[in-house]
Amino acid sequence: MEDPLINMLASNNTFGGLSTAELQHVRSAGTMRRFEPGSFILRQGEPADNLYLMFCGCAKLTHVTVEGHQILQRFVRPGDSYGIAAALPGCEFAWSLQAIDECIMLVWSSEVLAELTMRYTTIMRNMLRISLFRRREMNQRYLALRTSNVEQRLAQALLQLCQEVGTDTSEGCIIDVTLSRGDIAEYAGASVYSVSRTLKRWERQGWIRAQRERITVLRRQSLQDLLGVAV
Amino acid sequence: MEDPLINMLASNNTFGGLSTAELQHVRSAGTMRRFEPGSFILRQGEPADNLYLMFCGCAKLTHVTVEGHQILQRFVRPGDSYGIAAALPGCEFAWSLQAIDECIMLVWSSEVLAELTMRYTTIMRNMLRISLFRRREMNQRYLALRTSNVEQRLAQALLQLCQEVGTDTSEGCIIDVTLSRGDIAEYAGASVYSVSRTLKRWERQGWIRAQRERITVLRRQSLQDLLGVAV
DNA sequence: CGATGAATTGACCGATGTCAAGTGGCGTGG
DNA sequence: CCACGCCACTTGACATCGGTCAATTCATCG
Repeated sequence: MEDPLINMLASNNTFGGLSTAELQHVRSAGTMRRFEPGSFILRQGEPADNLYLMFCGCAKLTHVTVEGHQILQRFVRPGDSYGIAAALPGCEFAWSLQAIDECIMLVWSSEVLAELTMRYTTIMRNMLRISLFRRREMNQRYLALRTSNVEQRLAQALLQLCQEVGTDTSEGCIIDVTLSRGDIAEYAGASVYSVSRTLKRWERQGWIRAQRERITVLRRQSLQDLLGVAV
Repeated sequence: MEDPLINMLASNNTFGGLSTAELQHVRSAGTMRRFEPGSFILRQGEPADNLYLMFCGCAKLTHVTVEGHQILQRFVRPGDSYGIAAALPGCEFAWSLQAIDECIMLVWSSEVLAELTMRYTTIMRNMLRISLFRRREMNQRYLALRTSNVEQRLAQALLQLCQEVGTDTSEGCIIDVTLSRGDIAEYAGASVYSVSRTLKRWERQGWIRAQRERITVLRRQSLQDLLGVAV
């Protein structure tokens, strides 16, 4: 099985569990689309009419509140999908997806998706699993906001970023995405100023290197320790 | 169609959309169970091996964090169901469900549920819808914690409680469940003391009546106004 | 080399949690 | 039936985290 897309679908959490023949059908039912860096692939509030699978590139999933707060939810990277809501009629996207670099995505319209889910019930099951997982993730974030302080939330945020978009080197883990302090603040649930102060302190301790819009985590363990034994 | 259970299933968000014959099958596949007031119907961390539908009674859905914080998520009342995770193998319950009064519930084991979802794909679709809805709800709570103050969150909490478990009278809306200040605090994301102070202030203003473990909202509109125009 | 926007830093303050000391209502047992 | 004690609740004093504002420094790009 040489086709990288089929491989990707096979290991994708939405389409995992289907046979190769079925995956080929799924693949042919979707269309490839390309998005410019910085462009919005989809915006919150729009009707959820497509399911998207990232083939290559990286995008960020954000939400803007009525007060103007921007919340960075997570990154969508090769193999990740977004748009489960498209499987249900009448849904809207709750988040916006913005391309960071150039993105190539495989896209299924909700009509096509309806056929696919009808034919392959595994897809529906997978989607339910994903949704439950995300709910717990969201719940974790809520709890973190209630029970942890800024320092802990920031440590957790950096560790998550390492996992999601990090590149390990001999020195440490480079968070390989341009992220302003403001972005990080939104991600961790804090103000720019608190983030700046905390990062600076960690840098003085040699735990991280903090550059302009780029961070390298040198000592993951030290950050891990901040979270407390129970996490 | 006189059977109250079938009626309940028909309007339930998990089984809605099935034909009467199908509902009868669904119903006969489940078993009725009774739970004592105060007893735990299920506990967080247990394998999710059952789906529960409340027939009569009321239960509360809570989560205890590693730090010992208790989070009140919501109430489960007649017609509500809990345990979507039982439709997927290997899941655990993330919340505990505790009976407030005596509860009569219709219960389906995960094996039976697997058959039902296989046969009636609508159920799977419904579950996905529910899960997405809950996710957004969770997201709303997260945002409230980040952008609103204690007073606003408390107002929102009371209004939600009115909707969920309130009984309207000529005076106002009685929140018809014994809820300590501590419970309310956990629900709104605040300390007991802040809750006590705020409630007392509202009582002096004549917006509510605050008794021991019982609250009556006299002026919903005043609370509503606190939330700001944008909500 | 200047302009621009990111990042830092210090001073300040306010919302809210914590602690400690009451107060009051309700149930129980003598 | 009364008194005691328990527990929910209240209230005041206080501490503090972390947000806001303002001023400054720094890096990057044209």
